[in-house]
Amino acid sequence: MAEVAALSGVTKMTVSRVLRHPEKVNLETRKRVTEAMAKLGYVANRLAGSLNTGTSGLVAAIVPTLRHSLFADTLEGLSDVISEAGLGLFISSSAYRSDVEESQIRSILERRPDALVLTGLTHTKAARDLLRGFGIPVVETWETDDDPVDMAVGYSNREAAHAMTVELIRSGYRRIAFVNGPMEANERARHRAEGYLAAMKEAGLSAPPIHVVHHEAVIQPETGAKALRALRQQADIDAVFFTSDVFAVGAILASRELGIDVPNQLGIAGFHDLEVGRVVSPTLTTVQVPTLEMGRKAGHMILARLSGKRSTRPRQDLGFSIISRESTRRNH
Amino acid sequence: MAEVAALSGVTKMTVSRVLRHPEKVNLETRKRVTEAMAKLGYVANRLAGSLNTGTSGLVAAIVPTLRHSLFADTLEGLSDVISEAGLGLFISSSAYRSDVEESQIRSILERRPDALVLTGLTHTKAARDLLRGFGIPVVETWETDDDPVDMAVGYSNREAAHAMTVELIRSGYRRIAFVNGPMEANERARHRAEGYLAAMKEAGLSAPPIHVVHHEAVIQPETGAKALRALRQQADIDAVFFTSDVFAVGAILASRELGIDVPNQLGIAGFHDLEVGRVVSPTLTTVQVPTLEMGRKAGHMILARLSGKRSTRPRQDLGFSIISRESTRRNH
DNA sequence: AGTATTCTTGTTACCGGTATCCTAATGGCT
DNA sequence: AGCCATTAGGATACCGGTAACAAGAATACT
Repeated sequence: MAEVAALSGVTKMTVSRVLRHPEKVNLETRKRVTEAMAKLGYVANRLAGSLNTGTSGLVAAIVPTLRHSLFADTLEGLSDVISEAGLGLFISSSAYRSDVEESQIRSILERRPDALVLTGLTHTKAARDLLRGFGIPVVETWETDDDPVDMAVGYSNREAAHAMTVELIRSGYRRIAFVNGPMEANERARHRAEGYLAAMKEAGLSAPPIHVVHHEAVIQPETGAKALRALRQQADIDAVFFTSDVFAVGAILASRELGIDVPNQLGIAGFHDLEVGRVVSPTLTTVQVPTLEMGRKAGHMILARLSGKRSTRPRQDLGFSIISRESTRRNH
Repeated sequence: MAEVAALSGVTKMTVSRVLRHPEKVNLETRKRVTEAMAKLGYVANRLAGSLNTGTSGLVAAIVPTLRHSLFADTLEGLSDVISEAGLGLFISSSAYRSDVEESQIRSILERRPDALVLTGLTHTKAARDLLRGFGIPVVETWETDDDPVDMAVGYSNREAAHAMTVELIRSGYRRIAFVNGPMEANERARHRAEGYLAAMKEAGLSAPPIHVVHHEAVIQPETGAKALRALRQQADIDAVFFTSDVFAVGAILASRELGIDVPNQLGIAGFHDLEVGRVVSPTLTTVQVPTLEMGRKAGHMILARLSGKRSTRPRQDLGFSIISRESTRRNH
């Protein structure tokens, strides 16, 4: 910057103004400075600026993984909104582990982001304290069933699982099994289990033991196929509600091989409304969740807060919808 | 930091040492300082440190979109590798537009990343000059058919399309249509077209006009279905090679509705080996590309370069594989 | 004409760390 | 005892910008 200043015969301050408040600089001077910048190939250093202004123009986000289109979609929504406002996006993936998340939060805060977006409401106590003490806007996504540290945007996993269970019962299924992710590390999974169990209880049905897919299991169809085979050995069931479309699709493929008639003999439902569920035959009944929209909304909440509005409602429920397709449409 | 120093009775410099070179500080002093940091809830400011050291600990990446699992996978691979080395990941998505990419590069460089990862080899001239002038390691991913600015990791789109076309010919198809993304903004698409045309020519076959899917078209199955209907009206074809599995799957579903027998009456092939292709019936013949591995490799190349090794081979071809499945397996 | 206002640019200090050099103390060795 | 190497921590300057205030010139207004 000093070089640019020297070359255009002004001080650094004027160069800085050209970049930050161009309207405050005489047109002619501005042109001279701009030319000097071009000639020298000058690229401003935001780190230095940030140090002074205390605002880094950075939004940080932590997702469990990028390999799942769900979270990548949410990030795309977030990115769309914040990049329009000139903010950048910093990303970490926590591999679904709260302890990893905590250390990532710590290292992220050292970069002084203007806001932070997290996935889920489950964090270590240390992480929550750290965030609260830091005072930047924090948006937690994908869940609204618990209290957020600051703000939350998402849908109720409990209600979604409840609604899908009710839908299965309405379709005539009674012995409905439930296949879930590990519940200890993940409030989303726990809330879904609660919703499922509540719906079964309300209908006076007894729930078979919940089948838990191990944490280490890869999210791929074969895992769902295995779960289906295991379930059929241990209980007499007429429907399975998977909390991931990927698993549900695997179960549909396995049923075909096993000669099980879906949906008449066995109903199958998934969660998330991924493309695979629309493509498999029979097409998959599922719960559609607002993946992209959660990211966009999180972005808007952050921008509102950064522009000084204190009024943002701290919890935004974007809802979900039950998509009923062939895999639960009995015709007998 | 000054507060921490005061509370523990040392200077800022010693506090800085505790964080950066703890072995140079007396164990007892170190303990006192650490306690003071904990008591005050001190979080170091990396922006300030970076200003001095000239290294931000940041790797920036630009992808066309996050909504496509392909690029998200590559980012996950990159993130895995670099976060292990203590580097952070900064992301932008360019919506497949070089001009957008150029302005993103400009704004990214202001944050002084230690390295930059791009998708593809197509960039504006200004962008290339800027990058070359800046001197940080740059890795371009997903293509190796052209010259990189600095380093590249990927596979040859030309060869991949060539190999798939040969495979279709080997399977007995002759009137093979090709459905591609827009070629003017995307070298990947152009190279695939070249590979396809070359293979057709080598086999002495005439290629029907290439069907181009519009830039604005959403990457969803219905777009592929439309392409198939259009193609059948304008030419007599016995196979279609789509450069995206998503489109290919749409064509398979459309064929079912239209009563076309895949693979006997019409062969269908895709590109990328997405999950949808494994789940649809008939299962989809496709080209598998090293999505995750490209990201990991890019990370390793960056780390090698940052640790001073000048020797890294600038172009790494990770190859691809042809996955032959039911959609092209004729049985007559 | 004299004063107020606006426009334009400069001066100064500081953001929060860290590299570098330097001093003082401690201990080992001849 | 004398000297050198090592360890521990301080002093200083600077990284590359920007806020805040100041000051001179041009313009407006009474």
